[in-house]
Amino acid sequence: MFQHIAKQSISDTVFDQLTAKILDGELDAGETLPGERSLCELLGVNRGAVREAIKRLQQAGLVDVRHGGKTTVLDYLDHGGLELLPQLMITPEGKMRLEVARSIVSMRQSMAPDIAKACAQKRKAKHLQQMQSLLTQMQQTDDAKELQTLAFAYWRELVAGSGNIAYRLAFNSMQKAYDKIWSLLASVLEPELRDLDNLEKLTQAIAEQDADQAQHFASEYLLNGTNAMNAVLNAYGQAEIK
Amino acid sequence: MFQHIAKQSISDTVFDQLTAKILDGELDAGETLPGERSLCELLGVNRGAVREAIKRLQQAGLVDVRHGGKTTVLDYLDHGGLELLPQLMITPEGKMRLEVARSIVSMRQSMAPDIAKACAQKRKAKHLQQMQSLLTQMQQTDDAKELQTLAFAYWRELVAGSGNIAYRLAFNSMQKAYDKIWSLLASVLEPELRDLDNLEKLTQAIAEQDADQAQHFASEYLLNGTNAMNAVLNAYGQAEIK
DNA sequence: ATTGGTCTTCTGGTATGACCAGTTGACTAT
DNA sequence: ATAGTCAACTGGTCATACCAGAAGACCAAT
Repeated sequence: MFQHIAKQSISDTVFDQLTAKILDGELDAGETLPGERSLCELLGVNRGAVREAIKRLQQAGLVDVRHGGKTTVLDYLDHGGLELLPQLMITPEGKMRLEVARSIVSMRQSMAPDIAKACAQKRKAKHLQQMQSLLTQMQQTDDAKELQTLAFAYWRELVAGSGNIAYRLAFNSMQKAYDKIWSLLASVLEPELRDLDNLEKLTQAIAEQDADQAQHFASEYLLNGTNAMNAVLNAYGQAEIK
Repeated sequence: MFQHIAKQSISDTVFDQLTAKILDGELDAGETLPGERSLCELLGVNRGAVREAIKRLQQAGLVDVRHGGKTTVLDYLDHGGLELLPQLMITPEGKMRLEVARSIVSMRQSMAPDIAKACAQKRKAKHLQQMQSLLTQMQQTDDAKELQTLAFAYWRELVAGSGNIAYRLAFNSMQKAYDKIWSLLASVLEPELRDLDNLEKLTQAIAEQDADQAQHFASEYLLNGTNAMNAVLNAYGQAEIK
């Protein structure tokens, strides 16, 4: 499969650079940003690019900008939204932040069973069929990366089947974070990806509209990955991404 | 208490308008946006303002913009992050979207007990003290709105105490959504806000590092609001915000 | 009939330079 | 000590060029 090449515009670069400095603590909460005109000069770009970047920082809850005053850095832990996860996942030096990965794995383990429960209660035929089809495809492949692609598609359907829009949006945010460590995940999560037994039971439970069983098997299935990931995280310091 | 007046710049207005059109379905996924130059003319603003707005739409996962090609609308259910919640909460006409409110309430009920559990396991003195202090303040007031303010602060500390950064960011996103219906919430959640009994037990459980009890009482406490909210949501159609 | 160039004309991306509009703080008159 | 004033910041808006990728029409060559 081919996918569109993502090009980076100048304002994107400025945004990434500033975001990294803030999330990395190089720019601490309370500090003020250089003026837009100064930044232009420092970065060698025009003011429009800087403004586009700062507007995005503002939207991300990273800075507080006020007309006439200076732009100050906010504490992202108090003001940032879940969409920061992807950028938090990797340090500017390309290492993975352990506590971020741990947080996500833990959140996943906590939310997904409840989502599966909701999905089973609704039991929308449309999503159920997709899930069954994806499960079948998973049973017919042996490649870890392909399994992972299918697994993500499976969970996307399951989340959609829960009918809960907040879950869907949170899932999107989390997937963007996962994407940052895609290949690392494919190997670490392998025991989970190959536990098609529990995935089948989960699918079955949803088909039978058995909410409690769905919740149970979802939890069982995910525990594979949760444990594997925690083992890896405990074993390594800041892991290099491959 | 006074808080800074939020002024709306032109690009903010453009962003809000386009976002509303997309979330409301007026601009459907797959459709293309008018060119930047056309939009300038249509809206009677400068191109820079339009560009800042579109950059933000892009960041929010609402559009796909590519150099040389047209900007197309994406399906926010597949690409939007949790930070869309605040804008989804209210329709352009100022009504509350029931399914969004329901989704958030359900997500809260599912996540918070696990967060409380994690918080109890860590039992960070710093956050625990804050929580105890806030609880005391809550016990000394009778005003619903002030109770709500304190309750939010309490949960903010609890989430911080869980040591899970993903939870914190998700909490921030959800609070921004809550803020949109702040006054409505203060009345609907009143039974929860006044159930200081369970909140005290929760605090106690955390102090005693009793994770399971913390999880239990958090769930009990939140059920007040969950049930109240569901009752209201079932009773009304699209509620007016007051 | 298909493939691959090429040219025109769309689209978004970048760059200037000017000016408007709040904020801040130093200075001044009271 | 207070309140007014003003100059010098800051971000916000604007108009106008021009650069660069994409898309489609067109036209060869195969």
